[in-house]
Amino acid sequence: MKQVLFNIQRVFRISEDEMKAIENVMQVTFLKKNNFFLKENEICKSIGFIEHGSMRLFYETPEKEVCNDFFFENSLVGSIASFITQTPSIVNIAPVENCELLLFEYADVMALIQKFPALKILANIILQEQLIRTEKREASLLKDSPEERFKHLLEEHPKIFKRIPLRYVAGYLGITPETLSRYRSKFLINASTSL
Amino acid sequence: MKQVLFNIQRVFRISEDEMKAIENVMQVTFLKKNNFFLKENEICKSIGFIEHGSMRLFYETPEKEVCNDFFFENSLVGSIASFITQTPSIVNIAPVENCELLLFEYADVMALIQKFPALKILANIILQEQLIRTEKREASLLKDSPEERFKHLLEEHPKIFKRIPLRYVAGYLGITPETLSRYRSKFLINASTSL
DNA sequence: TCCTTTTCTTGATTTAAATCAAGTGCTTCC
DNA sequence: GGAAGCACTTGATTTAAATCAAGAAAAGGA
Repeated sequence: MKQVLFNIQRVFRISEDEMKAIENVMQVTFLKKNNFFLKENEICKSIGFIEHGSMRLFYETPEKEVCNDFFFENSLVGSIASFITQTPSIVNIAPVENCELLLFEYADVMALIQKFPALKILANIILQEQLIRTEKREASLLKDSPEERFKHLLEEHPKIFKRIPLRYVAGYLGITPETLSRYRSKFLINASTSL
Repeated sequence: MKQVLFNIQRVFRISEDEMKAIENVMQVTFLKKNNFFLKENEICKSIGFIEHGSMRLFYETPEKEVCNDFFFENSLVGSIASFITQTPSIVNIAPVENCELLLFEYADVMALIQKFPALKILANIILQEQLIRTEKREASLLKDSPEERFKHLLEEHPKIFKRIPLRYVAGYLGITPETLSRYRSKFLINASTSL
């Protein structure tokens, strides 16, 4: 059984019927590094569930890329804004590691939500978490110093440092790779420690 | 006729019935400075439409307040995250100027959306704009320097500088009031110019 | 109205991060 | 296996913003 179904069942105790309905519409895909899951100006037609691998969400600017978010196995990937509204995305999403994905198309998701109240609740929870997460992130960017953001990230998501190239992490923190490198040595981060 | 109805009609050409339905559920309120529209940990039970006045959305931290957003007449005010999910808010919202508000309670909004497809579309557009706005804001905080953010704000929302105390604007930009003051003089902002 | 409080401005100094620059170590792919 | 390119580190310098501090202006209250 795919991870996504296992997780949904564990939390929501969904019925056989609901499981089948989900299984019927999901598409298993593999996405390699150097490809895109979603490009700016494209509509996010499918939301993905990552079985294995990782992705990053980023913005392109004339001078640089700004990495804004990371996605790992066992979580959803996509631009919620573009997916919900089916309008062009302002963000790019691409794999950092090779990914195994389960794709759910917009129309299928809407149909599932219509049909199964439990999945409607699930969708609402996902939306809620997304909204609250972005609220918190915005607050952190405003009230925490770069060094504090680094420390929080290290506490809360140490795996990011293990699996994501530093330049992306630096972009996520809003600092240069050099500064991130210095934080790492300052806080004794190296291969022999917990990382 | 209240501004909110005028605006909805102008854009959506809604019917008499729809207008009446909206009018029936809305509550006119006045909110003065030093009160709260929404406090942290409270559920955002009503969404407001500002007829006159302005508000700010902010976070409390042990050391300081971080102002995150502003709302002016002719726009909706509230924590979309808390309202949609009816869960406790992580933000505070309070008037900056005395406000005249039209309040719409959660259950009423849901009923209107159920009943009138045009209002369902309107609600989706509001959600979309909110999601995209926060995406853009997040990107701006990461990729633009404080000075660039100041210049963008000045171009796009000059009224903020006319009506909002600088310390709140400074918080919104992620800088100290002193630095904002210096930007203002640097860019020749004073009472005799367009401000 | 005047007095108090708050808000804003301006200057001097400090500080944190960016930038510039060089070098090291890893991949990867001919 | 060796060359080439990429990712990361480290150091020196510059730069932008914070902080500290004092004073001016504006707002609010008695």
